[in-house]
Order: sequence, then structure tokens, then C-alpha cells
Amino acid sequence: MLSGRDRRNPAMTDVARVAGVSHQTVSRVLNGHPNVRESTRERVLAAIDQLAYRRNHAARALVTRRTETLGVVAFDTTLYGPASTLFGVEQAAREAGYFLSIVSLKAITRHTVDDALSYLTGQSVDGLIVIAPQRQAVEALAAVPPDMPVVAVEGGRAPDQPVVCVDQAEGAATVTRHLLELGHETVWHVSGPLDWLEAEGRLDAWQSTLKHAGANVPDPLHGDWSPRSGYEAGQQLAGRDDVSAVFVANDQMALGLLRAFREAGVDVPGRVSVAGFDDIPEAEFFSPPLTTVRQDFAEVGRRSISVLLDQIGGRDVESRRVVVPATLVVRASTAKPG
Amino acid sequence: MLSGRDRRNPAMTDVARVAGVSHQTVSRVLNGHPNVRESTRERVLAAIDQLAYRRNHAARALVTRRTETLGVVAFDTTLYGPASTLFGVEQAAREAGYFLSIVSLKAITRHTVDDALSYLTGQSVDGLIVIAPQRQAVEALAAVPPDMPVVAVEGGRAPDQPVVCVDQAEGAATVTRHLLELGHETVWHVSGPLDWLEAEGRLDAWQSTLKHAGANVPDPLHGDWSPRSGYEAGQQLAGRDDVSAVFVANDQMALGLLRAFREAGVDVPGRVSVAGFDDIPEAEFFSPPLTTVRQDFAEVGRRSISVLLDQIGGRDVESRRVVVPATLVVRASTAKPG
DNA sequence: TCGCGCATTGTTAGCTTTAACAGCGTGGGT
DNA sequence: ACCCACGCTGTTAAAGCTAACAATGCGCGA
Repeated sequence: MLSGRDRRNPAMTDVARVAGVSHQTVSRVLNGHPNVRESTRERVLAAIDQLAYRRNHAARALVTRRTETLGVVAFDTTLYGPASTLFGVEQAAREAGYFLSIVSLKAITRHTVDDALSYLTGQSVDGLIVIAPQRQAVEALAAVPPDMPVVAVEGGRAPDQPVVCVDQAEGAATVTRHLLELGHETVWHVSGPLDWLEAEGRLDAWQSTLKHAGANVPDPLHGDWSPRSGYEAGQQLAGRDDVSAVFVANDQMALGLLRAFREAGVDVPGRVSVAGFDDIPEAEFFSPPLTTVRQDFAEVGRRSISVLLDQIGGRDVESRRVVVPATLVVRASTAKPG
Repeated sequence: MLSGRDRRNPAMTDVARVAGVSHQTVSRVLNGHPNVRESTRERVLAAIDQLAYRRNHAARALVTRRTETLGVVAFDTTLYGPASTLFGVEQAAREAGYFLSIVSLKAITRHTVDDALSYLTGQSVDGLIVIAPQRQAVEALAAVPPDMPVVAVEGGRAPDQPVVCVDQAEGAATVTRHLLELGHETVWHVSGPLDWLEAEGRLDAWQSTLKHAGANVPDPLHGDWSPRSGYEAGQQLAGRDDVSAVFVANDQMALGLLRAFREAGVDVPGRVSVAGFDDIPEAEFFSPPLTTVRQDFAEVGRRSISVLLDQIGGRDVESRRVVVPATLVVRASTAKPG
């Protein structure tokens, strides 16, 4: 197939003929079986080299029932978080010798996720990674065949499937505490869309941290992750004089909020402290540089692959829930109240 | 494979038995061949439904010598441009019924690109999409077997392969003209890394537009696409009083430059006008909102797939070079000189 | 009535690989 | 001297599908 439709590629028998052995011996060499005489192995390898032979994946998959391919379902890989997670997954998968087949969805509904999953299982992938930041995606996981290895990434508390996720709660709690410890009486919050598990996790942790500290819990505002929605939230908050600290659920919205504050003449961090979440590469160069929470997406990718391969290899998946820590990055957008 | 290593999945013969026909008739139904009696087709479809039968891709690929899978080589899919292009490619490929196998590279060298290409051809993909923004990637394309369909995305003027790219020259010329027409005597430039074809294209167009307008051509500064490098360029430019307009080769660097200007007390656009390139979602919410050039990455993805499928289908690839237009988006970071 | 063409269906071979088993010499124990 | 174990290699079957060809049955004209 490599070189196409017309001229046939060399097959194992061709190599065997050149090396003067049977095709099965070639197979043994390729698969690293013992009990092949060293001189034979060398002849075979030489023949492989000479013919530029490459093993046919389809034939191998047909007989072994394994494709060495993992399926990935992702959502809007244009966003920094999903893109980074995908990147981490891809690196780890290739390192482990697996191919990756990807479906990215424009919208997450039961239906689109179901479609994607059956599309990939139809391709006979050996396992599935579902970057499932929304409730609907996690629910759709129930539909995958029970013997198909699956990992839900950012899947909150998926009922039955192994999950790998960033410690949203710890990250949100840390940033909220950071603001309280600076001396702010309370912390406002602009959340992400509530059907996103990450948004929910950050909101819950923010709320319980405030309660635990005995602080008043203001009504949260709700955005959709976009800079525009952060801008709109910023316009609302800029009008109030009881706002001295805001925890925004992601950096993009924080950017919009910063702009609204600037337009309204609200100084950051002089008058109001602002913190974000994600630590996108731009965050350090916002005006002012944004205090935020860094997520180690590469680690999430690695751990996801590792958990998935454990399942595929039939090894016990001791930890059905892997949590990757998040770290606070303090920059110039947070300070003591004026 | 779908449902794993132990229990065998239904095969065509199982469907045939249930429907009371031969497996070949099942195959005919599945492949939409004519000359199948309507009542037979219905029986077969019912049996497929009943058994939840799914055709085995490996067996099919083995006999047809086509995998229905396209290989994609991308570079740092964490960046907005590559991520968006990849997204567009993915949507278009799935719509056309093709699977996608992806390799994203951390670094582009002859070696890593070669590796990726042979990895994918080893998987017997039907065609390759190489998101090849750097010269080295284009050079590595020479190594793919001549009968393997390939499209280079953002591949500049790849010698032998079909190319799909955004009209960098037109975009850069337009934004440069925009600044000149506002009344600026000349336009400074912060370029991307020069081994990137996009950086080169923008630089060249900027230069020739200035020359064509009879304007002085200042020495360009060179960044690496990162906000930090834009910040550093900004620090240099902020010190000069002969700078009244800057065209930055991407939005991320423009963000860094804006910050450097703010720190130095240089008002944008009052004292200096700044324009970027890419129109990342954040650009509209920079302070001030950034004038920039929008690239239609989704269209690039679609066109790439379309050109590739033309090759695979043996159709004449009339246009070996598809150029997608770029559009100027004027916002508040550019104005008449003060 | 016979044969011919056509629509429909079945049969066989082949794609390339791995698994299972069979064969064959060599060396050591009895 | 004989037998068995073992290391190495070959032979055969099987995986699930499509392509090519063969066979069936029916209507229709001669």
C-alpha cells in the first residue's frame, strides 16, 4: 500500500525467497522470537533491508486482532487546554508505539460523542481516550462496549471508567486562598459554562474555600470561556465598589475582564486583584501579567496513555482515578487590597 | 477487536447465515453494488442490525490495499495556527470518510520529519498531509515515495508537491499598505523565525510593499513567535522616536510588544500603531484591540483534503498550488500618526 | 419449444500475516 | 545402539474481506 495501487509491495514471502528461508522464519525475526540462528537472522535482516520491506499492518491486524491504534475523541482542539492535552497524549502514544486516530468535535452532545465513539470502535482501535470535559461526554461513555479499554480525561467522577484529570479543586482552592491571604474580604468568581466539569470543579472549590474561611460568598457570574464573555462579566463587576478580588475560571476570560476593567478605569491590581486559570503562554504578557493556575497537560497526556495501556495489557488498573496537581503561578495581577 | 481479545466479533459469514444468503451478497449490500434484489437487501440489513455487525477494517484494507486513513504530520499543535489548521483538516477528512492518523512534532528537523513520514507510510496511509511551515519540512518531503499522494500545507513553494497555503504575501502587503495609507512614513517589522516560510513570506511582502511605496525600509527585528520575543522587540522599539507604526508577524508577539510599549509609556495607537497577524481569539481583547490579518484555517484544511483526495482518486490535480486569501481586520491598535 | 440475455446469487481464490504443529538433525543418557 | 529432548526450520490453516468467475432462473423472441 505504501507505494500504492499498481505495483505490489514486497511481502514476507519475497523476503523469504531472497534470504533462502521460509516466510515464517522472517516473521520470527521480525517479532523477535528466540530460536532463530544468528546467521539466519542476519540473512533475513539483510534481505529486508535490500527489498525495503515493511510489514503489512492490515494483515497483521487481521490475524492478531490488534491494530496498535488508539482512538481519541476531543472537543474543540483549537482551545489551549484541549490542544495541549492532545499534544501530550500524542507524544506518549507514539513513544509507546501506538498510532493515534483522532476525532475532534465541534460540539459535544450525546449524539456527536456516540457517533465519534462508534466511528472509532468501527475502526477497531485497541483503546479509547476521551477528552471529556463535559457531562454529556461522560454520559456517552456508558455506551462503549464493556471490553473496550477507555480512559476519560478531565472526566470528573465518571462512574465506571478510569479517569485522569488535573486537580481542579486544589487549583481553584489555592488561588482563592491566595487572594484571601492577601487580605481581600472575599473573592468574586466568573465561572465557565456549568455543563463543563472543570467549570463546576473550580466553582465548587472556590465556594467551599470561601465558606471554610468564613468569607461571604458572592453570586458567581457565568461565562463561556471566551474573552468576550469575560469582557461582559468585567463590565458588570467594574460597576460595583464591593469587588476587590476576582477569580476568573480561565485566562481567556480573564483577558476580556482585564480589558473591561481598563476601559472602566478600574486599576488592576491597585483597585481589584484578578486571577485566572490555565496559564496560557500569553498570560505572562497580559497587562498586568496574570496570576493564574498552571495545569500540566503533558503529564495528563502521559498518565492517560499509561492507564490505558495498563488496561489493554490486562494489568490491574490500581488507580482508577489519577489526579495531576495544579500549581499557582503568582504574577502582577494580584496584590493586597488598596 | 472492537469487543476484544476473547469473544469473536460477528463476521460477514455470520450475517450471511442469519440472512440466508452468501457472504458475498452481504458484501454487495455493504458496498452498495447494484443488482441486489430489494427484499434481499432488506433481509441483509436486518441481519446486520440484529448482530450489530461491523465490517472489519483490517481485512478490507488487506484486500483492497486502501486503508481509508490519511496521515498528518504537524508541528507544535499547541500553537493557534497549527491547531486550527489541524482542526480544519480533521473535519474535512472525516466528512470525506477518511480516518486521520496524526504525528505532532516538538521540533522540525530533516530527521524528525523523515521519521514521522516513514512512521506513517509504514502504517500504509492512503495519503499524507504535511503541515510544513519550515523549510526543513518541505525538504524532507522529497523523501516520500513518488506514488504516495502528498499535500504540503503552508509549504511555500515546495518544488514538486501540491501546496495549499494562506496568501501570506497579500496579507502582509495589505496590512503594510493599511499603515502607510493612515499616513505613517514607514512601517517597522518584527518578523518570525526566518526558517519559517510564513515568516519569510510576510517579511518579503512587507519589504516590497514599502519599496513600492517609496518608503524607507527599516531593519527588521526578529522574534520566535513567542510573546516574550515580542516583548523584547518592543523594548528595543520603545526607545526610538522614529517608530510610528509596527507590523508584528503574529498576534502573540504583538501582545508582548504591546506590553513593552505600555511599560515604557508608549501609547498605542496614539504614539505608535501596531498590527499583528493571525487574528487569534484573544486579539480582539488586547489593550487596545489589535488590528491584524485573519487566516481562514478551516478553509485551508478543507482545500488540503480536497487536493489530496483528488490525487488519491487519480484525478488531475489542476491546481498544484492553492492559495487561500487573508483578510485585514482593522481594530483600535492602528490610527493616523499623532 | 428452445435458446439467449439479463438480473441475481453463489463459489473460489487470494490479499498478508501469525499460530499451531510437524519435521529433522544433534547430542546425551541408558 | 536406541530413544528422547531440544534447537531450529518448514508447512498448513486461519483471520475476514473483495474480485472474478460460475451458476441459476426467468422472460421473451424465434
